[in-house]
Amino acid sequence: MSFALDPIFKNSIATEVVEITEPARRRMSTTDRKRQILDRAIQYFAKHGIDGQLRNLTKGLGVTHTLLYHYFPTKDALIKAVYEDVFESRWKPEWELLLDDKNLTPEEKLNAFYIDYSNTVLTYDFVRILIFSGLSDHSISDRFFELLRNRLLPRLIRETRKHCGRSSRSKPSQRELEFLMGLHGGIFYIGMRRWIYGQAIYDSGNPNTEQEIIQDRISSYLTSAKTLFNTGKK
Amino acid sequence: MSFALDPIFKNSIATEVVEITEPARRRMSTTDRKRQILDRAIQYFAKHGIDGQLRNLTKGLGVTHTLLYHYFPTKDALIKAVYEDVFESRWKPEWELLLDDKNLTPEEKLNAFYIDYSNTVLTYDFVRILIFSGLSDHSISDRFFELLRNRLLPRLIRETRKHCGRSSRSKPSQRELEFLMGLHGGIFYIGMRRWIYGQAIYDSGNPNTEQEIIQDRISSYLTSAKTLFNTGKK
DNA sequence: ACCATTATTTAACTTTTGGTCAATAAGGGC
DNA sequence: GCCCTTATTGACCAAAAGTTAAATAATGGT
Repeated sequence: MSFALDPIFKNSIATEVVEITEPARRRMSTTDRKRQILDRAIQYFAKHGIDGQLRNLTKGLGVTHTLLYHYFPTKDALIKAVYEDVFESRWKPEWELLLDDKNLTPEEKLNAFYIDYSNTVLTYDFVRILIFSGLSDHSISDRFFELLRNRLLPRLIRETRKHCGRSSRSKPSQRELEFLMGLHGGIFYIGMRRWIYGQAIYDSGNPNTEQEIIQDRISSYLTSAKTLFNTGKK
Repeated sequence: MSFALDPIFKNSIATEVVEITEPARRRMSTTDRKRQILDRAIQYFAKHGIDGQLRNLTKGLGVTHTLLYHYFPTKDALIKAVYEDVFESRWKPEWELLLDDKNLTPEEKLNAFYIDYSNTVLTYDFVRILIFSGLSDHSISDRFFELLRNRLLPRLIRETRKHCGRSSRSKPSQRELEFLMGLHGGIFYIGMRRWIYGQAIYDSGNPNTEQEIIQDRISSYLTSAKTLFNTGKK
């Protein structure tokens, strides 16, 4: 009577020769499983958008979709958790410190910042989730832009002005901000091309090439800022 | 016995005091209705993404969702039609003529081109549908970038070189192309901010301001190209 | 004024999908 | 080695959403 199929055998029948190598790894610790699910969800939603189906999301995990509800009360809660996690994990407070560093020239700062920024932010997960969020409820994108607007842009403008030999007392003008956004958007567009449009740009992943590209643009930005914003003044 | 409710009255009951003013406008001509549905679908999918529901899409049309199937065999077919239409209607062959015009300076050409380009392409419908397409099947975005790559970029590089007093014989280098993409991406980013992230940038819709912004960037681009790509040569 | 055509609707079917719940069993503590 | 906790599953539900087919009724042509 004790002849019940053992779990592994049962599994291999149910899934029809798929993933035979899969170990019977049931009963993971709560925190581990939750983390695993969250990571998977980030990956999955980044690829398929938040309209992706839970059953498919868990399929790759070798777990039933109902297990999600043991860790997240609802799909929205899971999505929110994804947003939180992806958002939290990407914004680096060090960026502000870097831009405030007294020992670097404006150009050095901008170079260092944008290289690290692009390495951190211009990833598959982040770019796509940021845009999915923008397309739907703005929940992530709003928060990200708020940080950008309050923490980064003022510093970048300040450094730009410093490079031009101008004082930073006055409020940034629309024109200055927009000129900066030209640089910023151009850099973000690298991520768009790569992760949204699926274009293989230059030796994908060659950090040197990407670094040079960014440096070209920053150098151009700073030089032009001088002639654009110093005219007639000072 | 001939006491059946007339259509208008029946309708006003069914929809519960909603849209009472709606005329009984049944039986439109095939081409008109198809056009109307397509326009609506563009609007609707641009807003809600291609996962939007057909029942809601037709709601604004005062028509049952099943009517769609009289004009489009399946939802995918409708989406494909939307893609086609939005794509066809936006690409202007004149752009190539403009960039080939012998009577304009490179700077004049770039200015004129990017101003018209941004007015044509950086609209709610187009930007969002382009990105929805990019996020899913790439069907539009691939074709759009192909045109960009084959028709526009070579001309833009040629004009850039002309501005720098360089010959256009050699193939564009990666570095040149990427520098151009910085400009291009920065301009597309204007549309992203406006239609994806929902940011009100400057006096929204003030064409002068936007024109100035673009001109600043182009002027910067061209000037920097000189110093960036003429070094050591000539 | 009728009639044939066909645009449009109504009703229904099917599949998908988020969500529930009771049953099962893994694994740590004793 | 037993038991208790709880991670995990399987069966199921209900609503949503794509799709179909038959019925209805505008409209244009005669």
